[in-house]
Amino acid sequence: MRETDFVSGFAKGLKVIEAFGETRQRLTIAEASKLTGLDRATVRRSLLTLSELGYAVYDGKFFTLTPKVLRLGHAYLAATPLPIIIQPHLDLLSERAGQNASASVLDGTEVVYIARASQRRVMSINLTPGSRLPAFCASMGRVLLSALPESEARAVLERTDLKANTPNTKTDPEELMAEFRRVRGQGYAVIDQELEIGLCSIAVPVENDRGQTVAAINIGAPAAYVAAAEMTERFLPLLKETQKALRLVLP
Amino acid sequence: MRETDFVSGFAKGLKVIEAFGETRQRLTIAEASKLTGLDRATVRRSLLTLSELGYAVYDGKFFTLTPKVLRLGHAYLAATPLPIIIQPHLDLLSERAGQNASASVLDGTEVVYIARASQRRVMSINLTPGSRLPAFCASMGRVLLSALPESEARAVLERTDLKANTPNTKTDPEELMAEFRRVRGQGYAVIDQELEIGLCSIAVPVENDRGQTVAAINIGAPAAYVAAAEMTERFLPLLKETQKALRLVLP
DNA sequence: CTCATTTTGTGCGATATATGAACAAATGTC
DNA sequence: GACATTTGTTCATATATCGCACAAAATGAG
Repeated sequence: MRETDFVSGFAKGLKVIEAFGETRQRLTIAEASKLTGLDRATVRRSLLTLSELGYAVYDGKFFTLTPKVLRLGHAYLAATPLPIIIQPHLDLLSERAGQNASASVLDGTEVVYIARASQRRVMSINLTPGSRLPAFCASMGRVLLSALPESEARAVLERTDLKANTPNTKTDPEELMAEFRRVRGQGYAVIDQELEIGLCSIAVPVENDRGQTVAAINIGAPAAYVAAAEMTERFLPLLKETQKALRLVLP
Repeated sequence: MRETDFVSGFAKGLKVIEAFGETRQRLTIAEASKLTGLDRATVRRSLLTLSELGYAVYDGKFFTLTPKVLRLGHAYLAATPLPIIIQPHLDLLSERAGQNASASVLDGTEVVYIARASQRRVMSINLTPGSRLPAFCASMGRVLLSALPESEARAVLERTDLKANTPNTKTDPEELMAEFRRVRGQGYAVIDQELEIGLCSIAVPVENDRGQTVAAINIGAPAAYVAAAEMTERFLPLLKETQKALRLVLP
């Protein structure tokens, strides 16, 4: 791509929008400038543009994003059939399991939730479409990484900050690679409180009719309610059934 | 605002992102150009910028958004405490009602879903955070419009395309204004298949401790399962309870 | 209240972008 | 397979943006 095929004003504006997610809902020009590393004058123009378009409001001191920015993310959810096709299956799965069910795809080193059906409140984590978790220690992340060629999975791990969220978190790259091979072989991944103490989950890949993994679905349950060892017998059949139904309807 | 305080390259890029939501997941440069009304060369530069930043991928023919664009919408969801505070209450409400519960805010003439808890699949509508419905014929929309000064509510109606979704849809502005007054008086809104045949819903405002309406929550149920007349006695107490709990925790 | 510090707003030259036409490549039609 | 159409890309140049430096305003400490 040539230098002149890049619209830096657009790129800078997107960076400004993302600056809001990292901290508070209200940002001053100077704060946004610090967060993005962009010049104050540039940030100011971007924020005024957002206000002019209705994506933000300005009270003379603070800028605040409006719900209109959801249109941007929703452009993906609405344009991609995946979340829309998966949602009803997820609702049914969640109802039958009596636990929360979610679907996600891989974006770099993270899993991104694209749909969720809730039965009971999750632990401390609040997950909505668009939420992100590190892939290496999430059940759906394990499944999605297992679907990659080994070299790519290893490359993702190398780019990941492998910090332990709980004493259970596996952080050794070789141990994780071995885990990916096991997951690939058995067709599912179980996480026993590696992300958060008290939370277990089990995930399977969602494949299209050509056998390509396009997403992952999971069921999460409190460890106090379902021990990790029971996850497989209680939920794997339900997950497999959903997986099978999806294989027939996905393009 | 001065002319030079507007970054048109940024505004055009945002328009390009939104073009995806309206149609398909894959757009060619020419298609995006038609949808946005922007010059092909300009659209191409925006799309190449998106690809360079990882918000889109280009296969030489089609551009496709990646899950990374969810970060943009998520900047709002993550930065705004509202969805995060409401979600657990919604989960509980949905579980106790045995029906779907949702929360939304007003954006112009539309309600935007900011959270949802599902128990059973909805009718034909698939709603996720970021989904939009016309405010005038949705229960949460009625509640949110009722909270506005009459002149503003009327102004919104004037800007709205008041088309009937079903034979039940109220489309007369005066009838709607009268309905808003009734809703304001009784503190809740009931919709009987005005949005979709077979779907009833009831909504109440979510107020902060200063009495300002900051969102609305609702319960939707199939008309075959719960007649409109029963909605109030079955679900209003649960909604009121959630409303009361939220009033204490909202800033 | 005053001074120091921080934050916001503005003018300007250097630099980057948008535009529309022209061309090349691909696609569709008969 | 030849023609007509659509699409993608490039280019020159008029125009708009960027980031700096400075001015103005707000904030805060003493």
